[in-house]
Amino acid sequence: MDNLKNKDYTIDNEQLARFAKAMGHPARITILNFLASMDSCYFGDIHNELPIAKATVSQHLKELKDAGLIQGEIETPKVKYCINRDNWEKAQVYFETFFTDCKPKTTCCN
Amino acid sequence: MDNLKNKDYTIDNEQLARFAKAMGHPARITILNFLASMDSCYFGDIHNELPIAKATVSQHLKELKDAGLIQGEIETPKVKYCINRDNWEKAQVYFETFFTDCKPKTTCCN
DNA sequence: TTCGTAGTTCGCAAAATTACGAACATTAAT
DNA sequence: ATTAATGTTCGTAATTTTGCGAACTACGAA
Repeated sequence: MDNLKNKDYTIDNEQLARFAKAMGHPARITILNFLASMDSCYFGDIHNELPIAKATVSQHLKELKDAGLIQGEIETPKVKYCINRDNWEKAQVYFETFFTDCKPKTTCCN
Repeated sequence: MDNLKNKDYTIDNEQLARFAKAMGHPARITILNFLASMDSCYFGDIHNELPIAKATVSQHLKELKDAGLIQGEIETPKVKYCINRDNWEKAQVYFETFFTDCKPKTTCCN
C-alpha cells in the first residue's frame, strides 16, 4: 500500500548539490582559490587571507573537507591543507555535465 | 586611521558563491535540470517532479529567481518558469573559469 | 455570484549556518 | 616545568534555511 509517489532526488543531483553547497560561501570560494594556487597551504596562511576569526576558518575548512573538496594533514606544528584532486575533478565533471546537458531549449521563453 | 586590513571578498567570489549557493539543494538542482529539459515549464509540472509541498516549491523557485538563474512569467492562470539564459551562461563561465584556473599545483600534497 | 484552478504569501517551527571568544590539545623550545 | 605557537573544539548567539498547512489573490467558467 505504498501510496507515496517515489519522488526522492537522484544520487547525482544530491552529489552535485552537496558540492555546490560547499562552494556556496565566499569564504570557501576564497579558500579553494587560494589552496589551488599555492604550494604550501597552512591553516595560518589561509586564515590570513580571510576577514574572519580562526574558529570560523576552521569550521569552513571542515565543511570543505566533509564535502570532499579538500584534505588536511598534520605537519607539526602546523596543519597543511590541500585540494583533494580526485574529488575536485569529480566536481568539475559534475558541473560541466550539468551545464552542458542542461542547455535551455530554443523553444523556451527566452 | 583605518586599522582594519581590507579583507573583503572579491565581487567574483561573491557572485560565484551566490550561484553555487542557489544550486546547493537537490530540489533546486532538480528544478534546473527539469526546466532546462522542458519546453513548457509551469509551476504545476515542476511541483509534480518534487517530493515537497507547493509552498516549498514556490520558495525554491524564488531563490533561483533571486540568484538570477531562472525567470517566471504569468500565463494566466498558470505561471511559466524558464531558465534565464544570460545568467545561465554567466554561471557556466564562472564555474568553468573556477575549475580551470584553479588547477591544484603538482607540488601540492596529493 | 459562486465555484474551481493555479500559485503566492503568511505564520510558524525545527534545523542548519555563520560567527565569535574562550578554553583546550599538541608539540617544540627555553 | 614553563612558555609559546598552531589549530581545533566548545558554548553560545544571531540569522538563515527548509518545510508545512492555511489563508489569500487572481482569473475564468458555470
